[in-house]
Amino acid sequence: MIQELTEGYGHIFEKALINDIIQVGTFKEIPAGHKMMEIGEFVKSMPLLISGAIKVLREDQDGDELLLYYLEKGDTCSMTMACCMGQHRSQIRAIAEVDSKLIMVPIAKMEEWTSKYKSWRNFIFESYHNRINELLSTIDSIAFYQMDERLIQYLKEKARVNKENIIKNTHQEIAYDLHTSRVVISRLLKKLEQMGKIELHRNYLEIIDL
Amino acid sequence: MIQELTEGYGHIFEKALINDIIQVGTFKEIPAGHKMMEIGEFVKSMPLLISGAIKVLREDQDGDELLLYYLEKGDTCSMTMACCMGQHRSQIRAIAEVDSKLIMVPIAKMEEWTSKYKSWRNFIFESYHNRINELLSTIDSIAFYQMDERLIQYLKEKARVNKENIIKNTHQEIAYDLHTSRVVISRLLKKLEQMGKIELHRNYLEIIDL
DNA sequence: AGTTTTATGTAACACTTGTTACTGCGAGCC
DNA sequence: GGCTCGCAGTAACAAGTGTTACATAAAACT
Repeated sequence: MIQELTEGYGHIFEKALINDIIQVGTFKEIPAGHKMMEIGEFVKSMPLLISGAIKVLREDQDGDELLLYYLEKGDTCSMTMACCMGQHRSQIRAIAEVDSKLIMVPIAKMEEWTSKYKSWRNFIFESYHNRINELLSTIDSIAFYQMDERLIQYLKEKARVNKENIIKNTHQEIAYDLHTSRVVISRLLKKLEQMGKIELHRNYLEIIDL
Repeated sequence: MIQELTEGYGHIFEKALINDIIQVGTFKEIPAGHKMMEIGEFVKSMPLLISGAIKVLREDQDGDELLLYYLEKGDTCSMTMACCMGQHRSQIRAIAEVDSKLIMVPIAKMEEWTSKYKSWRNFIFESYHNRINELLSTIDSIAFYQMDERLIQYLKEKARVNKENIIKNTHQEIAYDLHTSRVVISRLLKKLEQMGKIELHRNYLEIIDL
């Protein structure tokens, strides 16, 4: 754990803080697809992401989903912080997008470190800031762009996060993330294929030049 | 200033912190319609809202707007914090919705108080939390609801913030906030009027029963 | 009062997206 | 092989929203 922690966070956290984290943190490996947090749950600990990616989703009353953003190496879940501090419930769902490694830190330490370590404070503030900016991007995407553009953005982002140009999802799964219907996605993907930007296959697609 | 500060924040801030704020803060009265922050600007101080309401907007490349949320009594601008700490530029525009009173605190103190006062830390975290939840509500609204529902939500929220059932805006202004066209708003408002939920007039409308 | 400006009402139409229905294809299973 | 099941392709249509155009009415101005 020491090595992974130092590698990912050594340049931003003070030595003493790193030691504290090692004392109380627990290392975890999460398989792709594993649900890490559900809407309405209370949270007891906070994740520091070492590698992999976590998909963060919002859901409406009917159970329809919408992808908000991905958490990656060096990120933490701001929702967790906000929830724990104020005894609120999670407003989001989190699912491992790929196999991921992370360190779980008990919430109790949060408050302590916030007063003790400047680097921790900065990390938390940066984290909030990043999450807010990602939510703003999500809003831009929904409010200002149409589905064809949103789909392209989605595929690019997904390829970036997964570090490969093959998107292993059915049209239905993509439709869930973008909160639209399978037919709409099939239609738009077909157009992209005809433009030579992607290649379609069963259960996956390949990005050629988006 | 002391009285206003104590009234609005006395129950959450420690005595010593209140005193610190009085030392370095400056009291300001902002007239309705005044632009308080522009996209791309750097920010030097942070507002503590005493009374009134601030409208927070997002803008796309074409200059099209979208209302994100309102800041009210007891709120602060999380963007400000995030921006100042990390030397980022504002991602949003802020305009006084009504005449408002606030205390401006120099950013330099932020960092200091965060380590010094637990109540300040909690305030900042609560503030981030609230803002994130408001962004999530905005996303819900855009992603999961159609324009007729969004319009109703908008009118209700506006009435609440303005503390009156008369909305003093043209259809065009409402259309800007919801990022749609004037014709669409006129159409939907007319329907609401026919349902007896509102009464339409030139330059304003009255909410009867939404 | 007459003119101009601005806000609103409304119709007609286009475009995007969502829905339904049906097709065929491919993979896995018996 | 024959069967089932899930995935993708496609057409036809419905609904919602955006656009253009024009008419009318209220307010503002001269």
